Amino acid sequence: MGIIRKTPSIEVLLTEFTRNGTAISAIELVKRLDGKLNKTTVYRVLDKLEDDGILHSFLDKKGIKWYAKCNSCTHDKHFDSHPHFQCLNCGKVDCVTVDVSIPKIPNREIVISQILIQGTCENCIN
Amino acid sequence: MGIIRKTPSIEVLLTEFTRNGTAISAIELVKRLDGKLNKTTVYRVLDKLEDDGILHSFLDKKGIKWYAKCNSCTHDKHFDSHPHFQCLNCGKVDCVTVDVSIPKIPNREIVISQILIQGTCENCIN
DNA sequence: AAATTTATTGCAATTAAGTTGCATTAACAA
DNA sequence: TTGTTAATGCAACTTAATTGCAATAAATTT
Ligand SMILES: [Mn+2]
Ligand SMILES: [Mn+2]
Ligand SMILES: [Zn+2]
Ligand SMILES: [Zn+2]
Repeated sequence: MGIIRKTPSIEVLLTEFTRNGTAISAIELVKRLDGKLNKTTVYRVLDKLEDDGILHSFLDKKGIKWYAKCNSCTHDKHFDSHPHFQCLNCGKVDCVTVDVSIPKIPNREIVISQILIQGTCENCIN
Repeated sequence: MGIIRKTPSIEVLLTEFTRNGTAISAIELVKRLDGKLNKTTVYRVLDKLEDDGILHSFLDKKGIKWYAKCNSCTHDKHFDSHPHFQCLNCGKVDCVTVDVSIPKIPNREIVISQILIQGTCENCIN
């Protein structure tokens, strides 16, 4: 079940994502909004925004949950299946638009695949 | 630091991996060896076996840690970078030998990439 | 505008995978 | 056989995330 009522919490969280385009981890948002929004609220609103196709989520190498804006998803058509890039130096994570083709595997039906690329980001490369 | 002394714990854990070729999650091993090996021991031995290039690890979609036998890794040359396939029906996870090429990303240096493919496995496809 | 409904929130407690500290045990070299 | 210290078991801890529940507040109805 997604969002039904427009509340300040939703506004506050969405603002964080429009500020800049990079992904933000759930814990980071909890810290960043401490005193403003309760931890539970943060997790619950993020979950609903994902349900509605406004955000998409993924786990980084440590199993930490990250969220980022969807491009053109809806509740029915939730299709943000692209790689994510995490900088090993500064920790920044963002969505990558490159297309990675997963070859067919014999006797297996592929439904979805997630790709986490790690390396040095554009700010840390020099 | 890897394994220094040959102990029954190491033997017991390695046996689980030689039984069949699929990956096994750490929690599954803790459960499976309950009463035989302590939880902490399981985690610690797995960690050491990975250090030595005997096992490699990765996280599934829920952030759960899985381990599988390495093919030809050593302590120095630890290079098991291949996709993993998790069945959405039965939960089984195994290593996949297909080669997925990650295209270069502008201004970013790729160090490593991990690919988790999800779908229906060869046992569950019918 | 007031009353009603119920989605949303905050708070405290809980869960669960994984880790740490420390005393005890045992591999193995001397 | 003895001494060194790696490995183990146990309890306590850590931490991201979840749950139950009472209080609050959107939004719909009267
Ligand atoms: Mn993304
Ligand atoms: Mn593997
Ligand atoms: Zn960076
Ligand atoms: Zn299966």
